[in-house]
Amino acid sequence: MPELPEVEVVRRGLDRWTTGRTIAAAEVLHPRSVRRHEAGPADFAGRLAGRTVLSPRRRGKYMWLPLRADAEDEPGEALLAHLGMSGQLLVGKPDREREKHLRVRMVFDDDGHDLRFVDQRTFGHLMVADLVPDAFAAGALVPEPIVHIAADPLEDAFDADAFYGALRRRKTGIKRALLDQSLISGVGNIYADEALWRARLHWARPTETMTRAEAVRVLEAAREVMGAALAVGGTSFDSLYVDVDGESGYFERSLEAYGRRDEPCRRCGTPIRRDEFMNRSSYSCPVCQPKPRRARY
DNA sequence: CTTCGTTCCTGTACGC
DNA sequence: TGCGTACAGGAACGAA
Repeated sequence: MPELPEVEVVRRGLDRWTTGRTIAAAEVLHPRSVRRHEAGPADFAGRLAGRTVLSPRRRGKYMWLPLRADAEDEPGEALLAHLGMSGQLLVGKPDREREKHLRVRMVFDDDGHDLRFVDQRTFGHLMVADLVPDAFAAGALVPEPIVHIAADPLEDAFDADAFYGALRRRKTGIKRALLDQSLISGVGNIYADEALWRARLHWARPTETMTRAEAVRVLEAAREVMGAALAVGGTSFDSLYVDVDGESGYFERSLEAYGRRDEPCRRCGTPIRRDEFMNRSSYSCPVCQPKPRRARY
């Protein structure tokens, strides 16, 4: 499942393969993949044809390819992408076989490698969006549909004090807060569990009573674990998350909590527990991460 | 306003 | 072998 490190791996791959190239045509094979492009698939394709893509940007789990403006005074646009659960952006020879779940295909005017959006579960999406001023980084631009997405902890624009203040005002549990992309972006179920294990915090720890030291601990843990994952190409549980050339990442072997039900905690040996949480799974160590007396879900 | 449950989707694993 | 069911879960949306 692509979270911040996996999306960053893909962003870097795109930077290498598509930056500066001009899209000749885009073909939408499944309308659901462009459902957030409200003007429809034909408009989506029309807005991309003839446009040159610039160096890709990322915030949290979203990435976007700015499109070179036709004229100086035109509002900027970008091709915005979210991989959802199973989305892949793949680069390869245009004449290779079509993937079973190929949803959108873009070819370039140099007849070189094409760009394909492949997505089994169709939770991901692509759209062309206007760029607007960023609420977090002065002078920067972000696609309008993601102005509500907070800076991620690997950005300079991330404000740890503001994050701590928001935690204290919230009446919820720390994991729910970590997964709330309007508070901190880029963290999904896997890295939330890993960060909480490293910070020795239970997922239901109420945020309104958290100390600054605890907040700093979980933030540092999130940065460390996502940085380490990025360094080895991300986490690939199955073939659903891959780089732009189809390669898997190697971080799965380094996971300490996620997916390790009944396996010994690598700090204390206690079997890792699995709890139901938000209709999904939460993994933690019963000893290192004791459940708080007043838990919040 | 905040908080939280529901919903979308398809392939895999597993019990009977 | 085949069928039904649980599970994987990001984030928009709507209800309370």
